[in-house]
Amino acid sequence: MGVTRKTRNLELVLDAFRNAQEALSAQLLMERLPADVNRSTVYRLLDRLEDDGVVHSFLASENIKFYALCKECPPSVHVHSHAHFQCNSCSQVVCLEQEVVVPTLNQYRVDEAQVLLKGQCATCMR
Amino acid sequence: MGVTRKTRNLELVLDAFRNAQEALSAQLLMERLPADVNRSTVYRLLDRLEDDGVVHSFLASENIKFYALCKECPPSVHVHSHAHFQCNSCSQVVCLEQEVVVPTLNQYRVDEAQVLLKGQCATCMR
DNA sequence: TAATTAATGCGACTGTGTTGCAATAATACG
DNA sequence: CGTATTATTGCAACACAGTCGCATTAATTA
Ligand SMILES: [Mn+2]
Ligand SMILES: [Mn+2]
Ligand SMILES: [Zn+2]
Ligand SMILES: [Zn+2]
Repeated sequence: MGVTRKTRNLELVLDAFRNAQEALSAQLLMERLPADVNRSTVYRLLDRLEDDGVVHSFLASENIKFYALCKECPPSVHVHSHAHFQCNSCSQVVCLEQEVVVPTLNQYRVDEAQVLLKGQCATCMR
Repeated sequence: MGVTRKTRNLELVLDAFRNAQEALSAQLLMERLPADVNRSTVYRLLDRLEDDGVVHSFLASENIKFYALCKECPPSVHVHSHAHFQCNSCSQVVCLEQEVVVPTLNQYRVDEAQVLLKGQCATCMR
């Protein structure tokens, strides 16, 4: 079940995402919130927001889950077929425009393709 | 640093991978080893084998790291540009033949593409 | 304003993986 | 072979991300 009440914590989390250009891990998110926001609450808010399709999540390096606002998907269907990029130097993660073409396989029915591109971002390149 | 000595644990781990059709997480691997093989030892062996390019690793669902024998890459270069498939029902993970084409991006230099396809395997489909 | 119940804070817990250190055992070398 | 060297192991303690039960707080509803 998703979010039903407008609370301070909810607003803080949403603001953090709105002010962020990149995707945020729970850790990064907490660094951008007042220190007194409870850790469990943050995780629960992320879960609820994901349930509601307000944010989507995906895995990046070091087994870390990242979250970002959903911008393009219609609230009804909710498709996340875009790729993500993570910089090997600064670890920053961003959503890409690039839609991923889900390939067809012989032995399997493929429903989803998770693509993480890794390399170097513009800032770290020079 | 990689493996330099031929030990019982090393043989057990290698056998487990050789007998497995799928990729194995540390957890799955340990289930296939005698119960007395130490957990730390397993993780250390996986690290060493990966250093040596005997196995490669990648992340699947639930933030779980999977390992599989390297079959195709020449020991010198060592490229892992193939995709992986994970079944949403039985969670089994396999390496695919499918080479991944690393796309070009404007703002980033892409060095690597990690592709995890998710869906349903043949067994779970019927 | 009072009742309902979603959201929160807290502490304990789980699971995956890591690390320091002393003991063990594989290998090299005479 | 016997010994020295040191990679590997076992253990226990730790780190870290995330989860959960439960009592309390507070947003919403009526
Ligand atoms: Mn995204
Ligand atoms: Mn593979
Ligand atoms: Zn960077
Ligand atoms: Zn399956």
